[in-house]
Amino acid sequence: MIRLSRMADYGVVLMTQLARQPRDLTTAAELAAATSLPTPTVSKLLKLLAQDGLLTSQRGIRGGYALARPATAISVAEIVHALDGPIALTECTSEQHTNCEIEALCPTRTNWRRINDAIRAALGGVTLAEMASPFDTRLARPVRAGALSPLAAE
Amino acid sequence: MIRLSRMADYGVVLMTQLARQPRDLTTAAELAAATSLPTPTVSKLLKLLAQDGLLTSQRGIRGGYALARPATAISVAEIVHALDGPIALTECTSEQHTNCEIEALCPTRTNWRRINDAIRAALGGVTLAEMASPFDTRLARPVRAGALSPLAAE
DNA sequence: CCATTCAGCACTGAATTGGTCCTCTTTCGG
DNA sequence: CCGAAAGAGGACCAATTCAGTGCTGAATGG
Repeated sequence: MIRLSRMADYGVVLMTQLARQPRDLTTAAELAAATSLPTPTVSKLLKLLAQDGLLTSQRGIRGGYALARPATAISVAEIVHALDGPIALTECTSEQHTNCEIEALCPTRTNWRRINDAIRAALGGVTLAEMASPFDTRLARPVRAGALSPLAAE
Repeated sequence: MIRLSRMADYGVVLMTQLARQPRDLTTAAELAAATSLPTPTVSKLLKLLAQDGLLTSQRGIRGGYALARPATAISVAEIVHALDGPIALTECTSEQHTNCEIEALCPTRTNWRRINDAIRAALGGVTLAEMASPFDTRLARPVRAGALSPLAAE
């Protein structure tokens, strides 16, 4: 189903929560409570997000997490990337493996790359601020995929 | 990594192969040989694709599979849909479950839907014929995601 | 100096997925 | 009319991956 991993999904929820209540610092426990997500998992996710520079962390008794940048400057793609690694639909699209066994019959790669890029663009074009807004503030700027035929992709 | 399931990947490879050598009928065994994919798996995939109306099948001693439609009239989205089910990035986006526990804090849904649609469009806009062409025939009509900011989505 | 909170592991349990196998039905050729 | 070749449709097994948990250690502030 082209599913996003649950981790990435949770990550967006957590980030969204932080964007909506921009206190100085929020602890992992508070976020877990606010989102009804298990605390250890939340902790793990926040750590990863902090490692990737999307959050800043403060240790110690008055510690917690905060967005490293304004919500308008963080894209959904970055969150997904931090938690799920590079966005690559197929093996082929992730660089470095040129050793695709059936590469000979796979001139398809170029085309996969293009699809891949479209998806990256779709994810990269949505900011955290937009995700956090109660209802979409972007009616005037819909996310669509260029001049593509509107094929039924249900 | 937002991975496509391997099944869907294989499916595109198989369909591409069929599109490239449009004989009347090709057996599962022949396709398996041509793609270096395990025969039982190929068989299974072809069955699924046939069920979804993307392939026609002919039983019996002179049987085999063939594209149900011209390659220009089959989109990658359809292949993915046949093998992986509906394209839905998150639980929320797949219709029917309105019972998302944390729905209250999830006005995010509208935005997910939009991202989702962009991805569907990206997949729906590429035809099998285009995937099968040795090198891309569509330089003049690149698949891009609208006027989105070209955020680094590596 | 102690409580709190993040950092960084390693580990485990389980769900999904990928893959195989077996049996039945259809079709054609001898 | 019979047998071989193909697909149809299951059931089933194996294994990778993923989600989740639990330690221990380090920082911070009162």
